[in-house]
Amino acid sequence: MPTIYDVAKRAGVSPKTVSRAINGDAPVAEATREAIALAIRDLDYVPSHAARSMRSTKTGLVGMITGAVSGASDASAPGGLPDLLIVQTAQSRLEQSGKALFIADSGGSSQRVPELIMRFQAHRVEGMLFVAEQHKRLVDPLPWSDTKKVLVNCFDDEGTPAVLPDDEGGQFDLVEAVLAKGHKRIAFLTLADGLPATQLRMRGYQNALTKAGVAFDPDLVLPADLMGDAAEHELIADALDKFFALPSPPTAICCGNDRLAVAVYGVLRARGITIPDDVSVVGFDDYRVISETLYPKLTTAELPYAAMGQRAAEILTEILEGAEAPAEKITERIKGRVVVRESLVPPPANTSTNH
Amino acid sequence: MPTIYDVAKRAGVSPKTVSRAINGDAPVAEATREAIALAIRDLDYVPSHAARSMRSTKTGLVGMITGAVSGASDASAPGGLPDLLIVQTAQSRLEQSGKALFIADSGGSSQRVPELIMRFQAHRVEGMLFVAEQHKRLVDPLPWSDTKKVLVNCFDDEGTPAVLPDDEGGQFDLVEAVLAKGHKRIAFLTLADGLPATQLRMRGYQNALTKAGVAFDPDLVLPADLMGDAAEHELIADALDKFFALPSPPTAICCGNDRLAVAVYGVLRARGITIPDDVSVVGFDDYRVISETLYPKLTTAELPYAAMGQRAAEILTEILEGAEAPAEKITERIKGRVVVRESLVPPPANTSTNH
DNA sequence: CAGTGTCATGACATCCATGACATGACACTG
DNA sequence: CAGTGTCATGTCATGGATGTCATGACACTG
Repeated sequence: MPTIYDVAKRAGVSPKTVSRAINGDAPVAEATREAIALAIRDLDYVPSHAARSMRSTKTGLVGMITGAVSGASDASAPGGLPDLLIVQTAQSRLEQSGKALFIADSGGSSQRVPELIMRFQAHRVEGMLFVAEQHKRLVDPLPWSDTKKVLVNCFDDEGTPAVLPDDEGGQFDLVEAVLAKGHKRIAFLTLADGLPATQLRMRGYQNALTKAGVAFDPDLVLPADLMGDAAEHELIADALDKFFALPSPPTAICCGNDRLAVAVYGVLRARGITIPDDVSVVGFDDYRVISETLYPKLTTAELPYAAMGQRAAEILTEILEGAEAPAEKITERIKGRVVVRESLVPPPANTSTNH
Repeated sequence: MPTIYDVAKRAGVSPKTVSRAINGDAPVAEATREAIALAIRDLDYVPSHAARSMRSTKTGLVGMITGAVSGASDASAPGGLPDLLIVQTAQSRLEQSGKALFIADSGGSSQRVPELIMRFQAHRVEGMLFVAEQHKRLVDPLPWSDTKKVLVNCFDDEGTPAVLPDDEGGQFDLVEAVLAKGHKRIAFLTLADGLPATQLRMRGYQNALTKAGVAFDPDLVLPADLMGDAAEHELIADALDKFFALPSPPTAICCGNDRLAVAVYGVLRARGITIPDDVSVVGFDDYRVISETLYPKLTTAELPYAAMGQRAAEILTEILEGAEAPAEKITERIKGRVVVRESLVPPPANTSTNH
């Protein structure tokens, strides 16, 4: 690999002049510039980032750690991969600011995190992004607290800047969209207990009802999520049967996420209940492989991973560029769009349909 | 950030001794070693990778480019993200060899690839991984042909080492599993034309039939994939209706991928056909969010992204460690497992069931 | 034309870690 | 005890790019 000296020799100038031509930090005569450009092309010269960053202390590097950052669940949850979207959009945004992105995966083990951080430190990363595979609260504070960092899809109690999905707002908007179609009896199949998303989405659901003046009916809320466990399908089937056994059954069903919606579609069809004619169904996440493939296509609230990745990169960039994290909005919630598709229509005329 | 000099001063030794203590490339007295270790901990010293790699020309860096590498389809295909698994497993394998992974996404534009490569070159990566989001042939040869690289999920005509899914073998095994249950009439809903996977899976299907002595019936093969286009559902419904209108309808249906299987489940249920009692259904990809969520759970052939990422990293490591790419098996095909789940059972006793 | 400013460029030190080489302190051999 | 080997450590130069300072060549001002 040629060095700046090789280029200098070939162009008949000093290395420093080549440096100037490349970085444009001082005037270089047109003729000289061209000679240098030619030499660079001839030699396939690419400046060494290592040498460069040794002098400038600015490395232009950012590290990203994916995987379970918390010690809570150290198993790689099936199907719960943090969407590549976060990585992609963060990388793309960082690139705009001339930063390169390193990634490392903790493989689900929080013990490995300090080691990964060390590795990043060795590369003198300017900042770091921690990405959890699922909205969660970090239990152990992250080591190396002096490094500038932004949490994505997770938060801690130390006030580290974090970018989170607005589960509550998303669910609120979604339920509002359901209400807007005229539904009054809206069931809710909730996610597993203990997840922040579970509580937040529930609150969004309730708030939307309240705002619309629709009474909250606890009979319309049942748990359905066993994280893919075998018994899950039965649980959902039971829940749906209970709903439809009610004196006033629901005309719309909110599923905690799109995955649950798949199961709901299956059960309803097996019961001879047609979506959306008999009952509307909505999900959450906009997991497009599901939401666009189900028939009818699923109405759902987007889990805005793309926007989150981008925003996290943006915040990190701001922090790196000097603006100390503005204390006011340390935690930023990103609200996803409501994507209305075929599975949501007005309730059937005869609302008291009993199956 | 402290330097090796700071550590040396604090431990009362020369920088070189610190270096030796860290790298273990020469004997260091026990007492000295401890003093150094203490100083390192006190100062939170982490050796600078930049300075280190300047001397040794070994950077320990590997770059990965994801996204559409070919110029063929420059739109970010919905739902067609290369699974994060490839990235994760590759990174994890590289880490074992002490390599760090840089990633960059072409964002679907092949024009951006040279620029990304330049960026990697600046970091003096030792090798690169190109990951396509979908099994494909690269049309433009990659620039910088001197860099050591491995292609993942794609291949070119230059004999660049590549790691591919064994679509043919996977489909073969899957169909064999179906045949083993006693099915003779096995329909096949194919993927979009022109994809390597489409042809290969078809060949696997045919070979398995041939080996079992089951005649290939063109009436049992219909296209079903419009890449998520709106008309897809209808196409699939029509195809299924045609199948069941045959004098001897299929007792099992192979779907080109798991996504199609979702649609098939929907249509069949709407027709009152029960899976797997009336007909068995199998997919391809083992997209677990789908295959484990559908009811009944989907039998499918794994698209071995995890193994591919790991294997690619392994091959790259081998190449980097000197072993010139063994000319014989430049292209490696990884076969995924067949995952038998509830959707596959023996055919119904009365095979001539007509719906 | 001397004096001053601007422009283009070069010389040199420097960033941090390490390879090559050297050295002081011992221990051992004959 | 001179000679040799081993061990632990130090000195110095180096890698590639760049910040700092210096300088030669002009152009312009009065």
